[in-house]
Amino acid sequence: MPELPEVETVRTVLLPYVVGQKITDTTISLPKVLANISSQDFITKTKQRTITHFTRRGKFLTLHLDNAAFIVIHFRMTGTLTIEDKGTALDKHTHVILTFANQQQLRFIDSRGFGHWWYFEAGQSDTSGQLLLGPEPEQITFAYLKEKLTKRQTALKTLLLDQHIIAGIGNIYADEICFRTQIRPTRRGDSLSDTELQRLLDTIPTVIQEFIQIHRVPFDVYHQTKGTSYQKDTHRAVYGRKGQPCQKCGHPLQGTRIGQRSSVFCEHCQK
DNA sequence: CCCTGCCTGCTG
DNA sequence: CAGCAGGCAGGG
Repeated sequence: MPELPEVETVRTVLLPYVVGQKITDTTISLPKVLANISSQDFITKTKQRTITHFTRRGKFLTLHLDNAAFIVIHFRMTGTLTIEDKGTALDKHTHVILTFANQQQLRFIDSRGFGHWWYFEAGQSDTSGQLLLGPEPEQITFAYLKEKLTKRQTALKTLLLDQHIIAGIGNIYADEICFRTQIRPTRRGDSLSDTELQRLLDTIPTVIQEFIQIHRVPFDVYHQTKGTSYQKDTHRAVYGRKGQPCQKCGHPLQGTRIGQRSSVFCEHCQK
């Protein structure tokens, strides 16, 4: 569910409440969330550790601890993080709780339970998958896009969703990027012209940065909506607007499926 | 490459 | 009530 802009929102909003906090107690109520460690080991190893940094790579978040161990978090479809005072009612599907010395808690809530947490000791190799990610959207170059996209017969949308090519793009922003560049999401990578590649190069970081700004909210708004204020996003041009008029030409937006994912585009504007 | 499974909750 | 959901790993 959350893509790069939403994950970045979680990070920036919660950063001041997380960095510098010492973990005094850890609770795990859904052990399968922990991908590479038992609940008991995780509880033991996190106790008395202080969080020194909170970083993002693609859709992954990392809590860095003061002994150089680190915790990697991925939200998948429905995961989110909240900060709550200890003792306040738990939301349904609260699976992990880190209690801090200041009596606040970092809580992981995930209704579908697809999200994962990994724990790695200092120097241990990170097997979460984030080492295999492609560059962040703002790091891509024309040469890189040409190399990665134009050798492939696969649909552009599927390539945009491939985290090994570019990190952080999901189903919404893949559609938004295709609309903004006026390219059909079904177009094969090897059919893309240099002009279209240049449009993708310009548009991909722009769209991602735009939505990071759009989703940035004060802590109290984030808190009230459990970190899901972005769900009522009215700034999207195509995603979730099947059948509605295209903002450019008024033609009803077309819905289809590409690589098992729902997709929306304008058959008039996108070539 | 395509397909399934993982889950719960919301919408039509 | 079926169908679908913003993600990804694993298997064929």
